[in-house]
Amino acid sequence: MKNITIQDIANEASVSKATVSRVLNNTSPVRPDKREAILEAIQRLGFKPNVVARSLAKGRSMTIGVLTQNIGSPFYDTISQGVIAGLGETGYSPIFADGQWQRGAEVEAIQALIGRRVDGLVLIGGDIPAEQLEELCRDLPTVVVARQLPSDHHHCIFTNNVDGGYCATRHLIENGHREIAIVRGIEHHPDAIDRYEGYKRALAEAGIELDPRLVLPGDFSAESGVSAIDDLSERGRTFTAVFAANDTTAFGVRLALYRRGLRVPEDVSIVGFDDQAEAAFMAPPLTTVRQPGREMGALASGSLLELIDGKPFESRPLLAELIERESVGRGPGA
Amino acid sequence: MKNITIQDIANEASVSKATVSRVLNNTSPVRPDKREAILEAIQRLGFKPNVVARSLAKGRSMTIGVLTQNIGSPFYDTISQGVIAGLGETGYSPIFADGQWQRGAEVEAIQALIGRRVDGLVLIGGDIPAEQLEELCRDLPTVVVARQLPSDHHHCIFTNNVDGGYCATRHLIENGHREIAIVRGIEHHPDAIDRYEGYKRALAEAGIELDPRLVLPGDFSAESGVSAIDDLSERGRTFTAVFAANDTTAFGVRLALYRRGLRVPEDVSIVGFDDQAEAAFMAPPLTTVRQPGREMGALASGSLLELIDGKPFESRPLLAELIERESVGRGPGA
DNA sequence: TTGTAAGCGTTATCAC
DNA sequence: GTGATAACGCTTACAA
Repeated sequence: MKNITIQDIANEASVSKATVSRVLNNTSPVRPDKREAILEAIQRLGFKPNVVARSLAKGRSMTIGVLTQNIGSPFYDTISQGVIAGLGETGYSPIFADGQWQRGAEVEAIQALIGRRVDGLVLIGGDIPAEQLEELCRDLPTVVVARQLPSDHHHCIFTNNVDGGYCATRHLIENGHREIAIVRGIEHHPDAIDRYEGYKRALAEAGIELDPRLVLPGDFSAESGVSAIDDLSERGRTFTAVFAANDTTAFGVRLALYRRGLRVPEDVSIVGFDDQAEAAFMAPPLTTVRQPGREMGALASGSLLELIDGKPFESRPLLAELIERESVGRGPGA
Repeated sequence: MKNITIQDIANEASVSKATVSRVLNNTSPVRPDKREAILEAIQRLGFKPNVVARSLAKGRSMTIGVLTQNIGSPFYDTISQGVIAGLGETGYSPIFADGQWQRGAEVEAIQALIGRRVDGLVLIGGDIPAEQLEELCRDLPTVVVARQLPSDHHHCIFTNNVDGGYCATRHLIENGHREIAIVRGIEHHPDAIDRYEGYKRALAEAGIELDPRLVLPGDFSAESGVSAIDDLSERGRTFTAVFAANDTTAFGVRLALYRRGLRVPEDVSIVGFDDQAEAAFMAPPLTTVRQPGREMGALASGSLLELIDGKPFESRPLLAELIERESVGRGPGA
């Protein structure tokens, strides 16, 4: 059973290919009876236009390239979902390529996407320098999510991480905590750097001196949350609160505390970052800084389509907002 | 800057398009000096073959359609990741469409994928009846993941859920529990049905009578885990263990228990299903039945490529194995 | 309103 | 070995 083409329909309805194409795209009026005949033939033969051929002819593939960092981070997964959802019924389909948080792979992934003649690009996170990106994606509509690029010639959708880190830390301070540990994210990761910056800022503002013993390295994993608490405890540095680089790390922190018989929030308070789905069901529910991943993804694909249509990119800043739940209690200074 | 084509290269190297195509696909020998000239021109002009045109000409799009159920389930996300990873450097790219666990949307999604002339289909979960699937995907290589279809004409990759449910429950029984509650998944969902089946089987085998008051409805959400425990407690039915439909539900169960001051595992034991990333960091770490989502996804895309190459589908059954952690303790009968 | 025919960028089939 | 040239399935001037 070979695929039926526009020609078959044309034959069946005794018209030309061109006319069939016209009703398919209603690009110009067609006499009602012919239109009927064509529609009927399409129905009867179950004709589906070949998107590939159409792409070639129009020079638009109706396809969006999505660069992911395929590492099983719930936050990035949520963004991907938002991107897919945002494309919804638009006729565009997302095609994925994985950057694996490695520059080489990332460049290859982007090139593969471009080779497929995608009409636009959504870059989720990523690591390659702005100039290289610039060159790679020249004159291809591109939106970057969860990453802030210096030049505002790029179209970025992100939340303010320093602000988020600041809010998280200030919340702890306002609750009477002064010995606040932080478990950082991957050292060179911009988000990690920004959240740390916010932490320092809140501390400074409150006149609390930064104690290097309270800043622990991490990598956004739960394991790093565990190690951080273990290190802290073994070194005997006291602390009454922990700001974790993200929720995943917070879970690790919570587990380590549990292991040591420390109660949350009576003995130690925790605040996380992201508000991933599981955060609300930690025991106790995790107070965290919410990043609206799904919205970010949907906004990215939506903006991209507008960009493709020649509309300007509207940069609507997204809020990283503190969600107060139950993992923060009153500290000694309260 | 218009895209450069194979014709430009041909001109540049003073050969015909055909010859350029030959070196591109090394489909037949080409005189070394010409080959050099062509390669050089490609390099110099930065030529990238147009995948769309190639697809049209060859009748293969080098594209795999992936049907997802875009609902933010960590398990399904993991499968998607596995699919992407499994495609890796094969030259195939995955293109996604969302079924939203709704038949209508699912059919449309599959049709959209087919319209794009994908070379094969990976269906993650899904709800439409086998016969309809049959008809929809006729003579298009298809692999179904995380779903077991009756006809073995379909190629399915799944774990044995009744077995998993059985192991989970038996583990609880072996630890001396007899009052074992179950929080079920979505009522008509095959996985939910199977896990429940396993539960009943283990109970029967141990000569424990099924108490309807201990089987609670659920929908795979954490909320349903909370409600289940709340219901159970309010109705005053005693229980010493809970088998949750999946880990997400288990988290809800754990939270509800925490709220009521019940300790895990001293007062109540829990076992989940899936082994999603967060399970190992619940406090205490969750004993659960592991489904290897990433492997399943990778296996799916791998098998699909073999199918496309005309090789037969090898059905390797995947194990749902019990991962013992710390959420199960000795029950009264131990 | 409709048909003819020329692309779109490759691959594939022929001859030479 | 290599170059014309006809597909591939559709869109889109350009005529009619």
